[in-house]
Amino acid sequence: MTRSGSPPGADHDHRLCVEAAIADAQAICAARGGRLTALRRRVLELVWASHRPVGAYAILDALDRRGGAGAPPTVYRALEFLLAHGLIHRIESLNAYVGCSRPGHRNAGQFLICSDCGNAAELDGGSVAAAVVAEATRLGFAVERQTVEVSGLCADCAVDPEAADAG
Amino acid sequence: MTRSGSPPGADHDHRLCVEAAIADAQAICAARGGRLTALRRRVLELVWASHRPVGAYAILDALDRRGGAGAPPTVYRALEFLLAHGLIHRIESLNAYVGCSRPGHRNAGQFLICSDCGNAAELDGGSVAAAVVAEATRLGFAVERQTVEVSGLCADCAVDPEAADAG
DNA sequence: AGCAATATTGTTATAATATAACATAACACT
DNA sequence: AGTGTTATGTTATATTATAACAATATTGCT
Repeated sequence: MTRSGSPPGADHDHRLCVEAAIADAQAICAARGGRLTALRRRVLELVWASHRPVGAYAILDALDRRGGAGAPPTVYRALEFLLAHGLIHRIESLNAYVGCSRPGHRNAGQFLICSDCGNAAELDGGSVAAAVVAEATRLGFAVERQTVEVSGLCADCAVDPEAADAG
Repeated sequence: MTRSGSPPGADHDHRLCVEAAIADAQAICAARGGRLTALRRRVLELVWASHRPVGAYAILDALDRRGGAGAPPTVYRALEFLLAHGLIHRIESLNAYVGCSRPGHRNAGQFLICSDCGNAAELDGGSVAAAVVAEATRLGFAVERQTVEVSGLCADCAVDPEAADAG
């Protein structure tokens, strides 16, 4: 299983997954002149700690435990930077944040969120985005941004409802 | 323009629109044994005061002005009831609530939200919902609930960016 | 290196959204 | 009228997010 598509199964090496995300982030920031500071990088790592969306205050707590930062703005500013550079997504329906599995790919931010294990899988989005644009255009609506968040049961949890903690 | 589809234009009689929504709500509650109390009805009217999503605290303020209610739980409980009976939708990306334009139609809650006038138009949703289910199924994901919120410029505002206050 | 300009982070306070927990009131059915 | 259920009132607090300003670090220039 790669970093995109359905949530990771047992064959998923999450350490590699995070390393790849950080490497991507460094490359993207370098290319765009953004500064992936130590703080921002730590926040990115914490967002990538799992494939489950994570709340800003959970990140704050984790930073604290690492002797990190002090107050909410610290985290929110880092999240703002990461969002602006397309390195993470905000899951509106959860008030939480998740790593972008294909940064730089101008994907629309479409997610399958498992109500059992909590993992959020990012869709590649072609057909859904096209359907949205088609409907909107029919009504004279010019699409700027799409938020597609689908909740349900992921393949792993449909098979084994106990396995609620993978990656 | 009817109650569904694109946001209302100049030919839109919003008083009729609200009356129809209330009538629908009464019928639905009667059919399902839900009690559309005075408070819930006032909250529903306030949500329907425009086609723009409205925040819980804005509703609370409006109730207060009418000599209405006291505290947040009053409003949140009414909203919870209205959501449960499919009479309103929650717009996740705005933390706000909007009237359901086709209650009882098991629509998926898909919205075109104008970033200029703020109106939210509910899509009928067939093709978008189908695309979502198709993508999800391909990945073994069983869809329970969809959240589709598209922001952009509605037809009215694309023509006349000044008309930011219709209905 | 020294300095100015800019960007980042720290800090304090507070806004905005939402819920828990328990008390009181209204309703519906016998 | 009595009783169980549902709805509302009330107080307190949790959760998520931002404003405003101070301090520090980084960059680019000379």
